[in-house]
Amino acid sequence: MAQSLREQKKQQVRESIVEAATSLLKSKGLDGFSANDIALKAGVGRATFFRYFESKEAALVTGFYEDQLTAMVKALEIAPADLSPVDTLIWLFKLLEESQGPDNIEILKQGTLLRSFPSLRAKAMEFQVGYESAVSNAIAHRFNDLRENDIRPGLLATAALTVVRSAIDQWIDQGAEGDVQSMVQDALAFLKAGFPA
Amino acid sequence: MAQSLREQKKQQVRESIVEAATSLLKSKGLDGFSANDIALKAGVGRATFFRYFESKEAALVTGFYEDQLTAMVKALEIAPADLSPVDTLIWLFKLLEESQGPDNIEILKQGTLLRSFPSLRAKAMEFQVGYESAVSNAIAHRFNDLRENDIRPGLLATAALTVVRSAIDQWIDQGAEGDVQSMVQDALAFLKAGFPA
DNA sequence: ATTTAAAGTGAGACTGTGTATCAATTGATA
DNA sequence: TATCAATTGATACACAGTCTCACTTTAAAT
Repeated sequence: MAQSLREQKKQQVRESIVEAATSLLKSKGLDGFSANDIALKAGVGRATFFRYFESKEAALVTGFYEDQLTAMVKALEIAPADLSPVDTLIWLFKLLEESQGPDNIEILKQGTLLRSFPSLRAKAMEFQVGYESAVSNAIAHRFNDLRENDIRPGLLATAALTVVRSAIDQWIDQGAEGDVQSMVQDALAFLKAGFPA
Repeated sequence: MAQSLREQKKQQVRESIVEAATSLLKSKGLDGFSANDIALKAGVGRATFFRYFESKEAALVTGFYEDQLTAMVKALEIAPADLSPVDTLIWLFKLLEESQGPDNIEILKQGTLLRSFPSLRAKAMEFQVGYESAVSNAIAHRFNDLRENDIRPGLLATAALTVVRSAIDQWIDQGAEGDVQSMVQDALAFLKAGFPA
């Protein structure tokens, strides 16, 4: 068997918690329910909820980003070998955007939510760290003359992810009109060009 | 009078709270004291503490960054007019680094602290938003053909601040050896060059 | 100077958070 | 089946953050 029965059950509990949390978010709004309510709806004890997630926010943000992180990692594994570091990231985001089609609704919902609630945004930032190291590792070997403690991969990873996030933020600020995907691509091209005047 | 008596007192209370908080941080460590303890040490009621800061973390991070933000804003006001957007930021960080001398101890202490405690890091991120808009506004007019909802100033501001932070982070990760200031300058030069391979 | 309105404070109550303990249950192993 | 380790729910506890209310202090106006 791929997983022990014990692991399966843990996975089930975890998923039911995330499911209950996102469901309550939609029906009640972020301030309309407590960690207690999530546990109740998921059919577990309150203590058990906190064994899986350290907070209500953690459960929600996990529901948002867990899949996206694994998708990103998988995509990076199949990136063409001859691309430069920057071009690898441009390629990456083009792929990720295409894979989710032209319905920007999900991005909008998530972005708006993160924008409205600082506590969620703070939690999301912790995921950002995971993204950064994943991206950094995936592009490091693409640099010439890579040294022991080379900071370049980390710098580029942070900058690119931040620029993408900023582009989406500004898109939302401007009323979510127009094409996000091209805005993101323009932003990355702007980065590649060294932010010229 | 510059400030009403009422404003003076509020300022005093605020400062005494920040002072008590940072003092307790040094003597007890972040987990060694509560918001209650801060209020007690500052000589105010618990409720009053929460009227000034929403959390223990907020009081601490404010103590760290409030001055730095005003310093940055002031520096940006006297930036040479003929510099390009990117060069303005390079100029800015050179100035800020010089102004605090070669003792990188403060940077190290702050960075290490933020690194150790996610709750502090999350709070610090909220300040980042303030930095970003300040920088963005200060460099916007330096772009050619600036349009209505131009996202370029925001993109560059975010990217530059993030890159600087990442450089300092990696400097700490590597044991805080070597020259931070030149690492930061190299990082910004790397950004200006478009993150080449 | 006295009065009046506004602003700020401290105390206490209340809900929710996150941690620790412990007995009971369930899965893994022999 | 018997045993051991892992997981769970219940309970207790300290702290966080919000709210109300009575009280004090400041600002302003006669």
